Amino acid sequence: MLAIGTLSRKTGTKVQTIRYYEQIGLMNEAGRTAGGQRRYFEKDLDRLAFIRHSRQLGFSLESIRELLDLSDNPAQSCTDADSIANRQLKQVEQRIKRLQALKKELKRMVVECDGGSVAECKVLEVLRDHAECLTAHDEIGA
Amino acid sequence: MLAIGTLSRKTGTKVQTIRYYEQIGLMNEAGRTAGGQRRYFEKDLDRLAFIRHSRQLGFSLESIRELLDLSDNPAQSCTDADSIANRQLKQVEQRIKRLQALKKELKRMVVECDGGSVAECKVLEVLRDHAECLTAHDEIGA
DNA sequence: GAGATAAGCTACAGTCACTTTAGGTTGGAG
DNA sequence: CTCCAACCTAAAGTGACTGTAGCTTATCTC
Repeated sequence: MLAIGTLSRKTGTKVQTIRYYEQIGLMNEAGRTAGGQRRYFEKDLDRLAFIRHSRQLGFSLESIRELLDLSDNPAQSCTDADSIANRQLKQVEQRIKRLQALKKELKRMVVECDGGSVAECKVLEVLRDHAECLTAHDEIGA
Repeated sequence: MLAIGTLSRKTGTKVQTIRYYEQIGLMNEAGRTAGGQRRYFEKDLDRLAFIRHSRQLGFSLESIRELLDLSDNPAQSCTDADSIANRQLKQVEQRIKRLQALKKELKRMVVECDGGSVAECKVLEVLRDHAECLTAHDEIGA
């Protein structure tokens, strides 16, 4: 039986985050000691590791919920898991594209700044005047 | 004198977002009509455009606040603006790197999935077992 | 001038994925 | 038996908005 702090250490997840996952039903409700402290099995550790790894790959908690559901029914077809991963891949590729456009623009701003006064600062000038953009960016880049 | 909806249309910002910017002190408090509706000058439009463009380049509202302060004092040196932009550039480059690692991993997952049953699904397998990762990813990718 | 209605207003709740804070309780080691 | 690190709950805070409810105003047409 593992205490919550052990799960925390083994998965690099904050204790509060684990409790949060339980709260939103992503982790099963843990068993409790007489004193009310949570105790976990190895399978809970595995589940948490799955969640964290998926988060690190950028999956939303909702997607992870779907993946966990799939994972709990090993007999069915893998198509759904594949399409969730594909969706995620597309998203990541989109983000990379957007960020690369941003990078280009930021680089130009920085390079063109000659360290003079704010009045003739290229950085601020570019920000002031969208028309100066080399690239179209319409969505906020995260 | 421009109504809030005009600013909204001209900058592609939701009306609520403009009011939110006022609330957090990023936009100046607008003048009001007798009936209490906001009315703006051209300079407010410029300021909003600056904010939106900066957001599109991924700057946080806090960074934008700094940039606006700089912009309001044209005499001083441009070094600060430059360093804010540089900081932003570094962040963007970091994110791109992380996302490219994620992309690689997701791609591998998807490619290796042969559409069989969940039991032997590569996608789920990779998620389950972090040790299978080709790449180290430690921070959650946004 | 009356009526319609698009656009405006405030105030507050909701989103996502947590993190932080406050204040109290438990488990295990010495 | 005492100590204190680790646990507990509940609620609020974060960033950057977005959405909703229920009302008021500006403007246009007749």
